[in-house]
Amino acid sequence: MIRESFIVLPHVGRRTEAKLWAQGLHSWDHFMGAVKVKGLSSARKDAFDWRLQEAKDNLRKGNSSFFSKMPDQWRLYNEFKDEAVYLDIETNGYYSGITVIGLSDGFDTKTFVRGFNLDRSLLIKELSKYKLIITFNGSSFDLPVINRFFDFSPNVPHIDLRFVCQKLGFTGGLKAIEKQFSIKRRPEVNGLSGEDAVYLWEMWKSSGEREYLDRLVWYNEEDILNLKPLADKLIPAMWQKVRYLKNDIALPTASCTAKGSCPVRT
DNA sequence: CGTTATAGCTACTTGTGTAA
DNA sequence: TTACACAAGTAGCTATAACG
Repeated sequence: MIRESFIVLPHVGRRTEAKLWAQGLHSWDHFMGAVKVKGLSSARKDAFDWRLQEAKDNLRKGNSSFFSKMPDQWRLYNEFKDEAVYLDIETNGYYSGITVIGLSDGFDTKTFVRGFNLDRSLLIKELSKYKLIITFNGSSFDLPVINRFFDFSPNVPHIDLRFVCQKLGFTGGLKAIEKQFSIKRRPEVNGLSGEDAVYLWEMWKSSGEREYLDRLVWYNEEDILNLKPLADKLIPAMWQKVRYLKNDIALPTASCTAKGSCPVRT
């Protein structure tokens, strides 16, 4: 996917990229193998060749940071998904303070709780193990909040699934989108919202009853664990859309026909 | 409630190709 | 080499959505 993307080049957007594809230049190697490219001066072609070689080298070395400024970061998913971390935080109120940070590699979760192990250096150390960050609305919320309270902002690429969803026509927040994909939550936390997470923390602090904290951590875990199956569906669909102009996504049909409330296919 | 990406809009700027 | 027109990227605006 990334090796077929020309938006890594300066002054190349979706439109120019589509023109290159239409010329039969399907990948970086095709481009570099071409002697002359229609619409590009030879000076610019040389500069682009050089830049693509640089991108190839960084990819081979597994240096994801090289790509952290490029648009459409979701195109890095296939390349780095095995070294990706799913992240979600809970706070006291909007900007009052972080209570819980959950990290997941897609299988296991690591949870940081205020008063136990929520520590700047521990967090940085754990995050540094990964080459890609995946969130839902993390660019507007989770990452700025982490930066504000820990003065730390990761320099690896970040895929915000909120905007991938939006481009494919899925809106209404993570919980609503999970339903459209028939992704289930465990019963203990089903129906809970971010607002409830604030309440759970307050109850834990005032009562000291472990039950409240447990439910908060479970709620946080559901958020991060559900992001992976979502990403696995969304990213291939997104590639189909930009590369082949198809705008369709295979959704589970069982619950769809049963309820008669099929998700919107745009 | 604050923060931020995105879309849609309007200039402004940059790169290309043609022709003198 | 320079002048010009056209296409496309960039910057600057506003409005909207999603997070706990």
